[in-house]
Amino acid sequence: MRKDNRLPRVLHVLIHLDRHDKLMTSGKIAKMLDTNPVVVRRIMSGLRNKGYVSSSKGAGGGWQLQSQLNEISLYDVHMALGEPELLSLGSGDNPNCLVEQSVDIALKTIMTDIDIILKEKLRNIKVSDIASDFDLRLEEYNNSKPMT
Amino acid sequence: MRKDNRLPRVLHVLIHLDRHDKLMTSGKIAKMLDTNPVVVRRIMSGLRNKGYVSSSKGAGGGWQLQSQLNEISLYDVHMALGEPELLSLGSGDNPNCLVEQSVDIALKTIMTDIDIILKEKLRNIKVSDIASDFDLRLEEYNNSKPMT
DNA sequence: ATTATTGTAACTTTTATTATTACATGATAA
DNA sequence: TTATCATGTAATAATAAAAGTTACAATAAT
Repeated sequence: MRKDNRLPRVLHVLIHLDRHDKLMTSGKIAKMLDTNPVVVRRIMSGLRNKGYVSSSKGAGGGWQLQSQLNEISLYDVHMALGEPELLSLGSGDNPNCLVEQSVDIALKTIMTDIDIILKEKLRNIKVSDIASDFDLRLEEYNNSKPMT
Repeated sequence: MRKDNRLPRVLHVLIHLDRHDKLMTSGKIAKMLDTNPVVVRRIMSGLRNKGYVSSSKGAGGGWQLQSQLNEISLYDVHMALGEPELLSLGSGDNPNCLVEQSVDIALKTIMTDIDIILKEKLRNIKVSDIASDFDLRLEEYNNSKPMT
């Protein structure tokens, strides 16, 4: 199945808006993500609706953070993206046959459990956690290239 | 994303072969699954390679079980299908930027954990468990339609 | 006014699954 | 042995969701 890349992309943007350019146009973000400005507006619109970011039109406009990164969990971002389905295991949905019913219930039970665990994990990670990890990496990177 | 329905379909077939028709042609299975005989052969071929079922050509041919359902876990079936990806959350895979690295690692860690838990769950369910659940449902169904 | 920028609709491309068509191969039976 | 039934498989089309593109309206700054 085709993988959904909206979550990683949006996280990238949020951290970038916090650590680097406080205001970025869709075009600039698009170049960073190697995509199209319209795609950027599309995936960012859900975050704007939730108030995590704002966008302004006209010259000098663009995207800005409106929340602290430690106030936004990966679950929040996931929900802002419209809660896209992250599991690609289907279950028949064909209640004709009793065999199918048993199969579907078994698989749906697994999938529901997994979905709960996944969302728990997403809730337990704040965007700021990832940003802190980035800070560490940046420090390591700078140490590996000493100026002397 | 489009969901993968091979696992539920194959489970349906295995239980049907055990509880009902010991030998079924691809055509008959296709009607049961509301699909095409070629699709049936395709999704069943992995199970044949693992020895869980056999297929025979010619008149009177078709598919037959070669294992006990309690010897086959959902994980076994999943592997026989070629271990299709059940998670549709991507992670950038673009190691250019340090921000991206942190995002990717965070998401990949989650996905790896989830994948392990999912496979554990699949391993803990035998096809016979689902067949037993079917037996219960069948009994309930029969009780709900008394003959008197 | 002109230019920069977002908002959005419409359309195309991509990618994985599923479905279909066509035909070769093998097995049974008349 | 020939007709028929069934699988095996390659090639191709349909489908669905995400991603990409184009076009243009709306709005804000200079």
